[in-house]
Amino acid sequence: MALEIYNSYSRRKEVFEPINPPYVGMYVCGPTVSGESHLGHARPYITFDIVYRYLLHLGYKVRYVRNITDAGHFEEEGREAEDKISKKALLEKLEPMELVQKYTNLFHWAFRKFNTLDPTIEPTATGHIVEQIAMIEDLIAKGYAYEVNGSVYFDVEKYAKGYDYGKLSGRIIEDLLETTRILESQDEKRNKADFALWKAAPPKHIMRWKSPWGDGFPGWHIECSAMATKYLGSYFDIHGGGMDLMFPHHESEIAQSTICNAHPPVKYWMHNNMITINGKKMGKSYNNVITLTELFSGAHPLLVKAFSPMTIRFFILQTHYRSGLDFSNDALLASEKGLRRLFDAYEILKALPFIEGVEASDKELDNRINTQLDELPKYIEDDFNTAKVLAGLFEIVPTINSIKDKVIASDSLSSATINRMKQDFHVFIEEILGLKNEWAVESPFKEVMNLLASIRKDARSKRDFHTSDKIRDELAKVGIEMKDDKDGGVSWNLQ
RNA sequence: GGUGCUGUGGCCGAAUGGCUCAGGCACGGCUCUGCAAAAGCCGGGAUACCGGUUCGAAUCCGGUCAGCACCUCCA
Repeated sequence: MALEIYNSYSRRKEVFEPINPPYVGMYVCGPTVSGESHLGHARPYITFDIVYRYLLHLGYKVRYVRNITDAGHFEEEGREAEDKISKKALLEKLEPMELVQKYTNLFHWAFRKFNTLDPTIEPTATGHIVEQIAMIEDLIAKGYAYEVNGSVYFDVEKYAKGYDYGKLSGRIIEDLLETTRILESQDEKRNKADFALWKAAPPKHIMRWKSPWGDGFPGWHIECSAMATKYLGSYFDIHGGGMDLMFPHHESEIAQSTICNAHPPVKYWMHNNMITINGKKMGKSYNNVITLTELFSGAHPLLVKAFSPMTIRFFILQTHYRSGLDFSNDALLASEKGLRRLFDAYEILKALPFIEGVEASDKELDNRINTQLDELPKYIEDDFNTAKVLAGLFEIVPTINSIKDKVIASDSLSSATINRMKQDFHVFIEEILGLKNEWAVESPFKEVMNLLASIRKDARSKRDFHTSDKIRDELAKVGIEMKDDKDGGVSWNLQ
């Protein structure tokens, strides 16, 4: 059994073999912090959190680099080059760095709630201007970039003569170059397919840096190449991002790094699919964005209620990362209930008493559970099929509940199997899938609730239903549910 | 227009040639129960359409229809 990753570059699954075991270098394109993160952004960072977590689980020493894009990009062709961030800053009357800080903080806040692990390095574009300039100088020196009016462009046509520009994204270079002649006239670029490495800043542009070509700011693609090279070297294991970044962003990264480092930069390219809403990709240009703060609070016309970070994480993990995923209230509602069911069973499992030396009285069931547990690693190793992992866990849930309800004898399963279930559930639910119980409660609230449960239990045994129902009904009003268990006990949980 | 992807039950979604097509949610029946909730058991019902390859296809091939993504900032 070995981890297999779907490599977007070769378009097939490949066995994962690190370049320099036990080290693994992984670069993931991070957020542009010119605005608030939305539901769509949750997908890549949760997807690659799973990748990171699983690699750690396998014992690799992973350097996980995820950038913050805090310098602006360009607007569309034909318009004056403009820094998105400075434009918004004028509107909000904030310093550019103040704005960037605000959204960076918000991003961190949201993804802590999603329980994603922090990257080991989170470099900013503005903090690596020097490295980017150095890389551009190198590209010019090697003859693959040219300067025009203080801006520098990458010469795609020249690159394409010796290398396969377009392989990653399935582009045909002739098509890219052909459209050139039509639109070229007043453009600085030699070919439309060329992309900017450095842009001269117009006088009003707030974010600007000195460079050999005058004041300006870096192009978008160069930041990732420069930072990935700096922290992961000229050839590293995994590069991830949304599939909308394949072209031109990742294609251009490959071109830049290949020339500078004399080697293609990445062994395994991974791309997650999009989250859609009513079938359309969520994005600013579509005007269908639900931000994460709106999602968590329910404050959006499209939302019937607030959805918790774990519900969204679970929702995303129920689908394979390369499949499309469509948002709907019904789907989120279903995820919310499913997640609850999984955690209820997990809590029951954790609370099962461990008795040493029990032989399984139901060998068939015992074998079946072990077989099901054996499947879990196979699922995750199959290109991170979290949907199958969750399905596999759910298949064991009825057995756990049945043991609790004494529908199945407590000695049906051997001590070893019970132990293994506890261990595997912990590893898969918490360590690998990164799910956590949002309903967990702390002392002394927990003790108070246990006391109330005990009072209800006593009242019921005396058939004092007035008291017992009063406790249950009043608690229900404040969102706490009390349930009578089969064994005569009373349990409770937060709604 | 170019390139690529997708179309699975009421909803969300696994599974790419072969035991009955996972799992979650919803729904129906039953059990348990002071009532309730939960839980357990059982159940129905899907591979867009047409044709082909094959002993056998959701899965491979061709066509039709529908939808999406990228080609411009985009997770």
